[in-house]
Amino acid sequence: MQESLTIGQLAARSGVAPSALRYYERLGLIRAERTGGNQRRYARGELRRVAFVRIAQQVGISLEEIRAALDSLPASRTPTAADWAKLSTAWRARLDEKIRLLSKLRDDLDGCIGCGCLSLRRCTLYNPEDKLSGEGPGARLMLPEGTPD
Amino acid sequence: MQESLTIGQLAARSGVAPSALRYYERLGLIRAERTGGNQRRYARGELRRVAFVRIAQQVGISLEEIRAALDSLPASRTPTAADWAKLSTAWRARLDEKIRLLSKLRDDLDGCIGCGCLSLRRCTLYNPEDKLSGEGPGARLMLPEGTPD
DNA sequence: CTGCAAGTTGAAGTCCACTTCAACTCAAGG
DNA sequence: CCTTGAGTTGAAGTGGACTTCAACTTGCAG
Repeated sequence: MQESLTIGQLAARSGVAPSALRYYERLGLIRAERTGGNQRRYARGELRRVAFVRIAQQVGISLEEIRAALDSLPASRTPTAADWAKLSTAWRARLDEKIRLLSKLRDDLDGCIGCGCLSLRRCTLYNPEDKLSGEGPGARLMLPEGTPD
Repeated sequence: MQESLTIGQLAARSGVAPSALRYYERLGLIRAERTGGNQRRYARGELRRVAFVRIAQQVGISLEEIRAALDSLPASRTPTAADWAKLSTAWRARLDEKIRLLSKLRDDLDGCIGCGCLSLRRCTLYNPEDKLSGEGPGARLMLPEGTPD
């Protein structure tokens, strides 16, 4: 069994184009050794990083944020369980928030709205306790206090 | 109480910049009446559409896909509960899939990986039953069958 | 040893989701 | 009326995430 992968192999296994992998490397998301002839060789652990990047990206997290998260992993050695756990703790809140938002969108669509409750004022989507604050520059309450619907 | 909103008012209430609202209109995501002097006036229902757009967008759904979904709502009348419910049904699967992906990312981070199980081969993230197929051009299994980790 | 698929680089191009700009008009209070 | 803040347009600019291209080099099967 090989212990390192060419860019083509990593691309095939991760489902990410070689050009994207080179781009990720420029951004510092993944790393590669070089052969004598200057070709990239990836340690098997990079597969895990690529998977992490793609999944995080698919749910709307920017590459810059992902990079910041991955930077918490040690560069000098293969990350241990404890390293990944630390990253996990840091991301727990934001993942929980995204999951909450998604579940709400889904449930409101076929629950609140689907059930005939058309006054969004009373729906969870607009409820003050569910403020969208924090995420992004434009995020604020959809309906200010005291606004009728 | 006013029954229509200016672009500035809709912007303030939705947390979306006026320039973005005009852009959304060009893409057919929202609609506006015009005053005699050619200014936009939004029906209150547009607030709901803007909220829908922003939430869907925040979880990684493109404006084009959102437009397609909103197109299933009637243009000629204010959408009823049944209209929104239909949209809901159409999106149920994709929302469920996103939620599953997110939950997995979170749980794997502080469960599987956090527990010391470093062989991702055995982790849900890489498990064949969880193929990433369908979503996007590059999506395929992270590790092909028979690949050791 | 050779042929050719696969790899390398930097620069330029593309698509999306907006924002900014310039030049102009509208709406409403004093 | 007149001023001023809010709104209008089309065109151009921005930033993120890549892809494509051209010109060149490597690595391995035959």
